[in-house]
Amino acid sequence: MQYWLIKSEPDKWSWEQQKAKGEEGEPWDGIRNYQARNNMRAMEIGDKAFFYHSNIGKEVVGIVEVCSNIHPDPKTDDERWECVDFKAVCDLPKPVTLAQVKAEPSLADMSLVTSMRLSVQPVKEEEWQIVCKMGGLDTPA
DNA sequence: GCCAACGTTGGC
DNA sequence: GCCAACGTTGGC
Repeated sequence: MQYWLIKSEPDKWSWEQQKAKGEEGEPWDGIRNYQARNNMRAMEIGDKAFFYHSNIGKEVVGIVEVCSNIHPDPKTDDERWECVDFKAVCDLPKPVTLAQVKAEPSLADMSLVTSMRLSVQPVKEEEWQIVCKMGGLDTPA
């Protein structure tokens, strides 16, 4: 079981839309970056990920779970691009902002800080637990 | 809206 | 295989 973080501009695909999909989940299509795709290839069903709003909000707003194996990106015929599906698990009671992450010394190595532009990134277990706690979850999801 | 960072493309 | 040009991302 591994942890991840996925970014979305709420203009294009928001946490509200993700939650509205419920158990059905939604393909995380449109990724056009090899490193991000490779991270998705490494995912397994049941892995958890933070759902981060970039640009507007700039905060971790919820938790999603991988609910499909890797499959071709339905939005393109280019076979290089693949994706997995995510379903919403729960809200973060208190969204964790980028500023909070940057201000927290124990999160200084988080990809969100060091690889700012990567849209699908791994999260260490310690980081997962710290962010969950900051977000108001007593028991990490 | 601007701009810095960075990944990708394509000419040589 | 190098590197300049270009496009995109995302914080501010």
